[in-house]
Amino acid sequence: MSLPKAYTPKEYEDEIYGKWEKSGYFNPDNLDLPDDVPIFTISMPPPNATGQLHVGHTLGIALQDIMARYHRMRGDRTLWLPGVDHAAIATQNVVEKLLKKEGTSRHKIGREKFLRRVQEYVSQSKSTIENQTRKMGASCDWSRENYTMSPELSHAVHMQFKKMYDDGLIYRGERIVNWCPRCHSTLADDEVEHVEQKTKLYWIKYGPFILATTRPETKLGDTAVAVHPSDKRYKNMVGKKYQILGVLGKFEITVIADNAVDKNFGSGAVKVTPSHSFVDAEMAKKNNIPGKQIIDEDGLMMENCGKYAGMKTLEAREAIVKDMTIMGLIDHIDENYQHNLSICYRCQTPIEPLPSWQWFVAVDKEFKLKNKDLIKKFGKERATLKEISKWAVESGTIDIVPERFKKIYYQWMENLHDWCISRQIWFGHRVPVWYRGKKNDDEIYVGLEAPKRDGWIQDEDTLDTWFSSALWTWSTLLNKKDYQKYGRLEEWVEESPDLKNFHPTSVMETMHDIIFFWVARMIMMTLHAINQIPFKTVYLHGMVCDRHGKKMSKSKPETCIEPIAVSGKYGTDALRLSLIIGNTPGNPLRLSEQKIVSFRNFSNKLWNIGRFIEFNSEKNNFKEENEFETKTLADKWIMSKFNSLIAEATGDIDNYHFSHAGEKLYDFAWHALADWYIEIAKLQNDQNTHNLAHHVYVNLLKLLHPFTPFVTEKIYESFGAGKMLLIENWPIADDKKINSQAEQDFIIVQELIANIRLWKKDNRIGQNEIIKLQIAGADKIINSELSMINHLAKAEIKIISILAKSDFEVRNLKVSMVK
RNA sequence: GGGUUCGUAGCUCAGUUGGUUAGAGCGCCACGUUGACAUCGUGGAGGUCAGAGGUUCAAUUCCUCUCGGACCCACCA
Repeated sequence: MSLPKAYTPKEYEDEIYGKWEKSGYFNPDNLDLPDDVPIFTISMPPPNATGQLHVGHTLGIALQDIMARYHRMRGDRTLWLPGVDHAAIATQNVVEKLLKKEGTSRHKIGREKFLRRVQEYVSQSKSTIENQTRKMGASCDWSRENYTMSPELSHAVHMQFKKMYDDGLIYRGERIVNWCPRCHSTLADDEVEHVEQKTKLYWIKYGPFILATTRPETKLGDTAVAVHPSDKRYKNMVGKKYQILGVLGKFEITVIADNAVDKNFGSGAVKVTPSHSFVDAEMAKKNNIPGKQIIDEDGLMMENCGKYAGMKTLEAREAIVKDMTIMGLIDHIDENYQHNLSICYRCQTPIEPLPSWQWFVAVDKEFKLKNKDLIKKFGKERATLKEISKWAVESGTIDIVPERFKKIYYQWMENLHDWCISRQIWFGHRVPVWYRGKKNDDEIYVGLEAPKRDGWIQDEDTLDTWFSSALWTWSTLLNKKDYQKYGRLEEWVEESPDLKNFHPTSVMETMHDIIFFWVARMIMMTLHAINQIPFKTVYLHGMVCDRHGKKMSKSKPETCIEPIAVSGKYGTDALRLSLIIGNTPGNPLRLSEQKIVSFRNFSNKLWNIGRFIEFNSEKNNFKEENEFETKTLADKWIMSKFNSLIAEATGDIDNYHFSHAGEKLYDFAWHALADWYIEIAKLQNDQNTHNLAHHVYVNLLKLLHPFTPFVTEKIYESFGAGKMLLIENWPIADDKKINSQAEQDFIIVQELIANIRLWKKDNRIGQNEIIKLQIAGADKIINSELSMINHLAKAEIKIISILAKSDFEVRNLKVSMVK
């Protein structure tokens, strides 16, 4: 089979992927490996079930696929485990939008029907993202695919909830929570984003005080005024109660002293609304001040707000300011006050802090470790989630690449508060808790299934989507068969061979923006659940930006790279290379179509080197190692360069320097093999040279395969290899072939040729015009390479010992040229 | 307020423990199509390595500051 003139990826990629998948080699069980080979595991960060694959996914897939293919070729027992995330809020939002278009809503159709609708939607879009993942060349083991909402994983989620509850690490409590009135749910602290905003700062007359606030409407919920303990202005007032005139008449506040107050801001006195502010709630709690809730879960003013009841908070603010102005309660207003507004990371709606009953994970409460190795390394039998998670990284048990994210991780861990895990949305893992009687009753049952007796009602809430994702590395490896029979996690773990074989996973590769949402939570939860770290190394990639360095957005199609479209146009290999080369961990990458085009050109170059090799190799007689000798300087040079390349590329991949490895391979293929050795092969033009070229090229294909899997596999196939490149052996560098003398000598020849070409150009001599050349010195090298120089520089060479005119130097050579 | 990171050729970026003449890709300019490839080849132009100071025999590289971008955490009403 011979290769057509140009590489047309679109024609081959699906077919190649089909062959890989059909071979079963993505599954390490089918590779018949010796028992003692190293294990390499990557858990794929599950994309959202509703999502379309974007170029950020492609980068992740490319990086993970490089590692997976490399380790597979090294002969490691390699498992790359794929899956999909149910993405609770995100998915529910999408389906709610669909319902809205149809003129209905989740409340109209009810919980059961809504969830069925979500399920239908997910099963459809799930296969979309799976197929897009295939399109990107992911060599993951689809036979082990998981879904965070599968019955098995749900069972694991419930089990872990119960385990944490039994250990006292999960509790229910009334707290101020971040509430998104649009999502109608709580949010975790890190699901809240802050945006700078200009707003009005109202200076209001407040009994004996004048104080500044951005939210006058919360005055209806005030129960205190706080001042700094050392503030002399208010010293005598602390502890006293005052009657304050408000828009609904007089109300009482207590003056409290708290260090959280800044003496220098405003008047140094701050009104305290414990039910609608985190800071205020904390101050109130310390001083035993009650709260008064005035805003409900829809973001509306509550019944206790008199004529403002039912208004949205912003409406109420306007109305109240208007009334206060009439009453003479406004001192003055600063128009352009800059502050940070808290918004929902999903829908950008301003969040409303509210008091609410929720489930929390206690991060500062000790639990008992069971794993003896872990206890030994950690040094204690008891740990809090915070302590042990911090230790895992500090001790080097888990490594983070790039290093600087360790600091970010520590900082986050140190400031961590209890994690609110209950959500008021419908799609997700239902909290496995049942109540008898009213919800707030003392009688609570936490278990894997509903209690048998009557009268129990399940908690309405679902779990934060990251709760299930936090279990991902190990819940996906649990034994799926008869999972329901397991009542205890230890038992289930014990009977799960995959978990024993493949966990802890080797590398977690993901984008740095979810280090807290996901990476940190996996570390915490896995250390508690199974007393293991979830992974040994975390590799964090940065955001893929457009060519202006801005976040890509579908609303800007001119700079937004759509991976599926681009893959069809230039090939997946080109797209992957453009994401890998020039990229460093943790840093943003600017991607443009132009860059992808240049790597499409490289795919084609590689292809055409293949065509040349194919024409000239021993026809239909492919052997793993064609026989050849390393005879000429060029032979020695290319073998030396190539064996260095093997060593360097291998080292780079081992050290997560994927860009370096890719660049070196690109450079070797184009500027060593194609530009020089192939050209020389045309001159030497004997079977030995062609066999040597064949050898170098075939092994280069192996090195390139993790980076550009499709084109390399296709060429390899057409070369008539019986085996897929996918499972070929990774080349090993032969130090004996590394020959620095040959490399130095060859550089002299290269420079000589380049200088002759330049001289011809400077003297307006046609490139194909033959010139006469006299060279003095270094006879040994030159003599043996005469024919090469003659052809590549179009010259007739004489070696002499006297210098003529038009001189220049190449190292220690003296050269003169005449037309 | 605390912290991180970047500033190298027109553009995107390398530069591996400080050491000759600072590199690549793309773009640009000139020339070149005899069967691997025009998705190509050959050659070229282009940088006071953001600025200032310091350490050193030697600084793009280490330290300090300034200017200019990006980001994270915390959050002041």
